[in-house]
Amino acid sequence: MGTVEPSRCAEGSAQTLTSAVRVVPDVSGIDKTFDYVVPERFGDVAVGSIVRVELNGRRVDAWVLEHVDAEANGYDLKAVIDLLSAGPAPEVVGLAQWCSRRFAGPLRAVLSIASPPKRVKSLRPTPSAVRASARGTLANVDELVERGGGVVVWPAGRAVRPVLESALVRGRTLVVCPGIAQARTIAGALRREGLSVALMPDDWQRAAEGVDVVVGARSAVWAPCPGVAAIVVLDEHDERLQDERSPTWHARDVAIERARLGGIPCLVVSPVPTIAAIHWAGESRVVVPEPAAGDWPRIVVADPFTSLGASDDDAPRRGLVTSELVAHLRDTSKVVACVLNVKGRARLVACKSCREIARCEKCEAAMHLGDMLDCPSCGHSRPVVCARCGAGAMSIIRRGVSRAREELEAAAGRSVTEVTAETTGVGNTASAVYVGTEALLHRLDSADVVAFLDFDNEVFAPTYRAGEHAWTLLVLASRLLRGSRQPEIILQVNDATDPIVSRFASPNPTAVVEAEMGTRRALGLPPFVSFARVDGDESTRAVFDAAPLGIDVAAVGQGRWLVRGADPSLFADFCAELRRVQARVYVDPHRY
DNA sequence: CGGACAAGCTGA
DNA sequence: CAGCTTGTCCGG
Repeated sequence: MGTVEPSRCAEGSAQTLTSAVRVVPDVSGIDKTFDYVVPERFGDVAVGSIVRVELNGRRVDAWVLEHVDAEANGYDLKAVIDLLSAGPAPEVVGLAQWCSRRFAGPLRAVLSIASPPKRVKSLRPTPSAVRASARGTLANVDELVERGGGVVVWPAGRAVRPVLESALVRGRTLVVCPGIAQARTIAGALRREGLSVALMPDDWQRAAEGVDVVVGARSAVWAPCPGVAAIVVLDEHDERLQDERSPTWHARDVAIERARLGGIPCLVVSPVPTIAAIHWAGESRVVVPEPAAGDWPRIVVADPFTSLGASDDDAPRRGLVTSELVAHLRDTSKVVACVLNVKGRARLVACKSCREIARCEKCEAAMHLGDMLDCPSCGHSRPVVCARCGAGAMSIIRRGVSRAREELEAAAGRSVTEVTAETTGVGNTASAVYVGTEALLHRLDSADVVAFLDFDNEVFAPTYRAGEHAWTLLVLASRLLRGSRQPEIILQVNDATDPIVSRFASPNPTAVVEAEMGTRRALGLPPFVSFARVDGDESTRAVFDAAPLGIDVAAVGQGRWLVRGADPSLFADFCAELRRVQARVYVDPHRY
């Protein structure tokens, strides 16, 4: 036998003598861990707890990541000053570490989202109530849950409650919604059924102590939920499930990973699931219910070459108001919502006589037309005069919402209200005509007709998720139309016979997915490769110059790059390297 | 992040 | 060479 080391001979005393923790400070800019000894008076400090420590002469909050052996690492450690609050459970801390790597952002930011909004001194665990029924009302969704979860293609017009039931019968359920309003509605409904519900983020402590259902917007995916038995993500197509700041985590991906780590089922629900979700689930784990009347409103694809649109110049071009739309505009009993994703009045104008595009003489950007010609990028303005021939008349090549309002008013013979993201207080009481950007779909309470004035612009927008986004607009529109007796969606397009566009006329998400999957695979786009936008400087450029094989880089403008990689692990390592030189990394960004 | 400290620039 | 700015490093 060798010599017995004194510090390790008795388990109990060894622990009390050397108790230390590794923490990550709540200080932006520091993405490192530090070790501190834990004074005996604090007892066992749980992983995830929030403590007070001294760092470089400052007192800062920090999260406990793990317990370490203070003597083994030979440092002269400072002591933890105070134990402030309970924090994310150990498994959520692990999930946060996964997220920080997967989405290439600071761990601190993720732990902050996963922490209680107010300090929580102590927790009184509540046992989970056993529910009598072991089955939900939907056999195929029950079966999906049995197999670890998957995607439920649930029509926009149907109540989602029966889908939730298949998760609820399992036990404690975590429900993630895109918006807090939706979460509040679900929380209220479930409470009326007698279930105990924690609405995040306010009910953090109740969630940690144990309730039947924890529900909230995207950050709820980080909620405490001891013994969680199932996770449900609702309206998975909605972009609000993703954080725009780094790390650009997506609640669907975090939910899937949390369920995987916990060995529990995850249900991803949407009328129009994303390619990413279906790719995760695989063909065999996608449930599509029998179609029923009322799942979708009537959808009409209208071709503006047959339009009655009034044109104020002699150049042949597409009208803005199709005959299909004009009939509704003139029917004063109807609320008509017109969507055009271009703000301002005229976003692209050309000289009427020489056809020269109006550009800023300082920065070359295409100018907008108002009372003057205004440059959107440098703010320069000049009178409405062609820089080449001096003519004073411009024709509008791309109309914005303000211009559309004028044309719609002329066609409708009644007043048209303009709504943008900045507009406040939309009444929506009387029958009326509205025009606005996508924000209009969020502002109005109800409508009889939703018309997309330039649907091509949505479908063929230059981002790889444009197709998916167009589907989400249809979902928003159909929910706006729910109260109408004759709901109708009009899609104004350049070419109604285009097969890509005509798919939108009869929503069948799985058919669309097949085509889109093929495209993404062929072009090397997510989810088949990892993808990120990177903002950085010269030192970032140096990292790119030394990029390993399997990492594909494209420079897009000053200090901005796009990076792709087929191997997720290699990709994550490379992103971590970029972050070491202060680059901002946006993984799977919604916009880029 | 924010403090410490080193290296560069300026003015008499 | 004091007095100031700018940059880089580091924290347990």
